[in-house]
Formats: sequence, C-alpha cells, structure tokens
Amino acid sequence: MRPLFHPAIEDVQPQAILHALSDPRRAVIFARIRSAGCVEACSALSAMGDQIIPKSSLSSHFKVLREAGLIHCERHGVEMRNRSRCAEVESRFPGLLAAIMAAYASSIDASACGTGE
Amino acid sequence: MRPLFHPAIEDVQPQAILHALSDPRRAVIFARIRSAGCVEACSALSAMGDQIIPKSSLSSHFKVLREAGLIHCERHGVEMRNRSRCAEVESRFPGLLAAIMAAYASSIDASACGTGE
DNA sequence: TCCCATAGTTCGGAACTTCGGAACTAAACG
DNA sequence: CGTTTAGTTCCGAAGTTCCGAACTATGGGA
Repeated sequence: MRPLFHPAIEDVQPQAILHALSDPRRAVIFARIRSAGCVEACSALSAMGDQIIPKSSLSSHFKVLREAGLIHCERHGVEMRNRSRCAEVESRFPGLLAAIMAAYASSIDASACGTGE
Repeated sequence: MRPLFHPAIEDVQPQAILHALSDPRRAVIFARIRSAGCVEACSALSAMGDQIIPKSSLSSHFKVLREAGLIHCERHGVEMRNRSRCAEVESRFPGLLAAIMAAYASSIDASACGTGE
C-alpha cells in the first residue's frame, strides 16, 4: 500500500492536536493507546462502550490522529501497531496532552456521578 | 435582542473547548480577549493580521467561544463586551488553557523563526 | 502455488458544519 | 423620527464527516 505519512515533531501544529482530540471517540482511542503504553491494533478499539465504530470510520480516526502527530502507526504482518508519540509531543508542547487527558478524565468522572456513560 | 446563553461552568465539556480552540482564528480571538484581561468588542477583532474576518463569521466565532464556556458576552449600549472565563475554566480543568495557549505561542515562535511553513 | 481469512484503506453519497454576503435588529444620538 | 454603528440571522455554496460497499495487503493452509 502507500507508505504512511507521519509528520516530523517540529511540523506538528497545536490546532491539529486540538482538532484530533476534540472528538470524544478519538480522545478515547488515543487515551487507550496512550495508557496501553505502546501498541494496540485498530480492531481492538472498534467496540467502544456500548457502540461499535465501523471499520471505515475507525480508519479515518486513526488517520487524523496520525497526521496530527499523536500516534505512530506501523504495519506488522496483517495488523497495525499503534504507538503514542506522547514523549515527543510532550517535549514540543509541555503539559498539553496531560492537561487535555486530565480534563476528559475529570469530565467523565463528573458525568459518571449522575448518569451511565 | 436575545438572552445570550452561557453554560454553567460545571456543564462545560472539554471537547467543546478543544473544538473552539482548534480553529486558529478563534484561538487568536480568545488569546486577545484573555490577554486584554476583561473586555474587547467584536469589531476590535475583525482585522486579524492581514486578513479581515467578515462580521457574520466573527459573530459565529464568538458564539462558539461563548457556548464552549470560554468567554462571557454582554451587551453594553451598542457594543458587546467580552470577558474571558479563564479563572472558572482553570478551576474546572486545571492547566488546560495555559497549556493550549502556550502551545500556540510556541508554534508561532517556531514558524516566525526562519522557515515558516 | 493458489485460495481463503483477516486487518485496514479507499470510494462515494448522504448528512452535517462552516463560511460569508445581504438583510435585519437594537441602541445611541442628533 | 432618521441615521449611524455594532452585531445577529438567514440562506446558499463550499467543505467536512460518517459509514456501507468494494478494494488491497498480508499470512496461512491445502
């Protein structure tokens, strides 16, 4: 297929990161890759809570995360290995990812107090 | 005219903030309101560098920022006074705005510093 | 080797969002 | 009351996102 494009860390733009993470489903995908440390296949992420994300949507979410500079994707046999690029992003934009992920975590906490989700 | 809607701080969602600030023009508008401390009229912001933002677009950018919980808008005579809600947002999502604005500032530095995109 | 299964990508159309000009509303002032 | 200034609403064009169907790439058997 075509070689996957990954931006150099110095070309990563804050608006791309914010846009990528402004979709809650992408934020969850990224959170999982980030906390899994290094590797997670796309298919492992298709079931998200009670809803299923179609493959084509998942693929484009991964593309957005990749092109924003948030993850690194590499083919390994038949599946894709996804690593977060947290360390690089952290050195370019200190505190950004931590603050964003903490904000999501606290808003999930808050909504868990009342309703399901 | 209409009673302007402002979300309560506990209803503010991180995805709305990220979405609002993922547009560089809105980020610049917000940065100016934030650094001006309290008040800035819409019209003061229509000239942005070399490009002019039409009134209707500006109006909807303000609406997005307001509904994301980032600014407070109030009519004063014929013009609008816009205050940032930084302190409230900071107490709900500590470090978030600072990290985002610092990221933008550093990416502007980097692009001003020689190459440009 | 060929065929199949699995994992992801691309295509394309429907649904949604954003942009911006023209028309509108609201307040201030003569 | 008419005019000016500041901002909003309306609406069509342009752009983006979503997701099913068709496609491509890789690995494993017969």
